[in-house]
Amino acid sequence: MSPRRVTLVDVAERASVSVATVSRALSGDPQISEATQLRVRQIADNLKYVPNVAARNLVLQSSATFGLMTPDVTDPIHGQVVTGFQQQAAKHDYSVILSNGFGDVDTERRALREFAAHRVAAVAVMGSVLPQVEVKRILSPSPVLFIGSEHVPTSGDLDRARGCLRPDDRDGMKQVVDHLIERGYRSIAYVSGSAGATKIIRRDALIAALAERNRPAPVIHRADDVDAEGLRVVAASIRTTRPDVVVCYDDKTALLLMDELRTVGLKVPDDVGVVGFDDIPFARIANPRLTSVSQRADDLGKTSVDYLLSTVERGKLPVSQLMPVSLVIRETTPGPNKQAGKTHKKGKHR
Amino acid sequence: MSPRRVTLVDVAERASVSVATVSRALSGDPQISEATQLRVRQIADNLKYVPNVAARNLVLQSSATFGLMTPDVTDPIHGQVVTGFQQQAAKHDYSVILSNGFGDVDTERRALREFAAHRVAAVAVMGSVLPQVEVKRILSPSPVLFIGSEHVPTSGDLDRARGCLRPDDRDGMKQVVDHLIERGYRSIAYVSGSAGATKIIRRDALIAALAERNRPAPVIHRADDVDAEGLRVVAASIRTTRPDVVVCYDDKTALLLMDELRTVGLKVPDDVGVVGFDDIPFARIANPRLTSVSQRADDLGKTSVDYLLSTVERGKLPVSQLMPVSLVIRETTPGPNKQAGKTHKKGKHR
DNA sequence: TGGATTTACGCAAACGTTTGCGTTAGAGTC
DNA sequence: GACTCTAACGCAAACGTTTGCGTAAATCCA
Repeated sequence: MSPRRVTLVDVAERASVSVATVSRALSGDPQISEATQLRVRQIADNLKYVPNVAARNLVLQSSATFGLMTPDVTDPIHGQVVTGFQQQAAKHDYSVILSNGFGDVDTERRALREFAAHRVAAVAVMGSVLPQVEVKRILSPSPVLFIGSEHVPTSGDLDRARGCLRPDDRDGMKQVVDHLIERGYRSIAYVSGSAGATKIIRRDALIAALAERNRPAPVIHRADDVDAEGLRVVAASIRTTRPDVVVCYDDKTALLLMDELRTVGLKVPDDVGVVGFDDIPFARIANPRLTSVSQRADDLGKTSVDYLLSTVERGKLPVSQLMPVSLVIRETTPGPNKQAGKTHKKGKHR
Repeated sequence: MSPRRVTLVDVAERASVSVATVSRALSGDPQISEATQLRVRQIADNLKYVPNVAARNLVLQSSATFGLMTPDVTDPIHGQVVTGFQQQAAKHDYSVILSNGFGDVDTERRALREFAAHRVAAVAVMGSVLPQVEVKRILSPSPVLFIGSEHVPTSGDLDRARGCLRPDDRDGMKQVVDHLIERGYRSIAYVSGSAGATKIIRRDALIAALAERNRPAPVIHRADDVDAEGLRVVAASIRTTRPDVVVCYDDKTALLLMDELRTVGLKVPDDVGVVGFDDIPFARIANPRLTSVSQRADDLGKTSVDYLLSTVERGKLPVSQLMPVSLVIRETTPGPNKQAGKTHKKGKHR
């Protein structure tokens, strides 16, 4: 099956030079004459020579590869981060090896150990359920960057210092409450998601933002298992408590919730407003279109690579960074009690 | 920064044995006594030894790694495939290195070359815009599996033989037309997507299925740039031609189209029915919920690695395989002319 | 007890690169 | 023409594993 791969010595023989010369020629070393460089390149191309990264990494003691661990690429927001990450990495001739943690401790540990075995230059982890210290210990001495703010912080301000890149959730929530207040919403509910620390961070951000504006605290709904029963009971609960608007910890939750609200007979936005977080692609084509805070996830991925790059070069981690977010207002938050005169085709009773 | 990683010789010294013994002990070689195995493992753990895959791959001449190239993980359907692929690979202690092609020829070539450089055991590519022969040439002698049927076939029945795994689009379309006929739909339109060969395959499948039932051919709409203008003009065109139902080459297109139909004032499903393809997660929570043919994308990913596994073991590629699909009927295809008495709350005029 | 067999381990080669240093040949200087 | 200098290239070590083969000690059988 395999006719043996062609190596440097094959090229060397064919070109009647040493392997050292071939290696240097292919890497554009100026101490090799232009003429031989061209000739060697020619022959290498003809022979379809492909360098063996294993051998290279072995001698170089490093691997021009980044590790990226996400909870689940199926989630569009993670997919976007991955995409941005890969594109930027490729631009700098880095490979990326991707792993999903699935919110499972053992799976994550395995993934991280694999990164270590691959001697990756650096790794970015988002939404880990492992303590930061353990992640760092497994990966040591490779530098780690925590992105997306979903990691569980071991000490309060560890993420404040270095090695963290996350959207400015606090500012996002401020924009949300300002918008809601402006539109006249009063009673506000919050529904959190299943895994990660984001739900905590964003919940606290919402509470803080409301307090700052002297508004009452939101009613907190927990949906531990987002996909199945969780949101159904949340929807039922909302039908009885009837808040003006419910803000969700992310778009996926918001969309799922809207579906459940629909089945329990609640109309969005007439009966209750909804706001999401992340602005995934489907948010803008949902029906009604979902207002959400946009975090440019692909930018997050791209910036992560820049961060890692400067880390492996300079040797020390840059300070942590907050990514700007912006609220995009759509159809799910027109203001409360807009039953009358909204849609022309609809003749409402009461 | 780096205190030198611990290697086999470190463990060997500490345990007062040879590196060979350590290597064998860690791999559970029975020719090493139980006692030493335990002792070596202990010491390796204490020293936090992590094997260097580069060195291992170099001597083993292979890499317990699969390559997986997708057009874009942002697309949920691809994300699912990736997820299934990774899970199954991990189950067999294989790593996977992932690359996005983005429908760009050069990007794809780069990605494939990288796979070759990594000496991956095998690779699965989905939705490539490169001819199959070129893909195989770049990757040779590593075996290649084309999945998802989106590759451009160079000769008609190349994919019929070996190295191809795809959903049974033809059967899916049959189920679609049977369902549409049963529900009384008559005039049928088809809107194709932007890249890949799927749009062709599925379009032909639809035409064939209709012909088989002695129905007139569908009106074909092309939407070359799905995200932007394309679907807007398709929607406009649909408003004038007024087909009973429009089947889309995938869910993303369908959802996007529904949004555009909404902006041009067409009601789904009252004015026009819609059916999608792939059954992505958002299909079932769209408003109205989208009927679609489900292809168990995660299964596709899982089956792919089974396929690759048997390939690297047996040495020869198994025959191509068609994945079963099934139509899931939701709210977008209740049948034509159902304006009256559909939703209880809606008092329609006319 | 002598020889054969087994058990448990060590030696060293090999995998394909990269790179510091040594070497050769030609050009330049006086 | 002897010298230095530089340009262009080759030698060989090193990276960390795996594994075929060799070997010593222990065990076995008669």
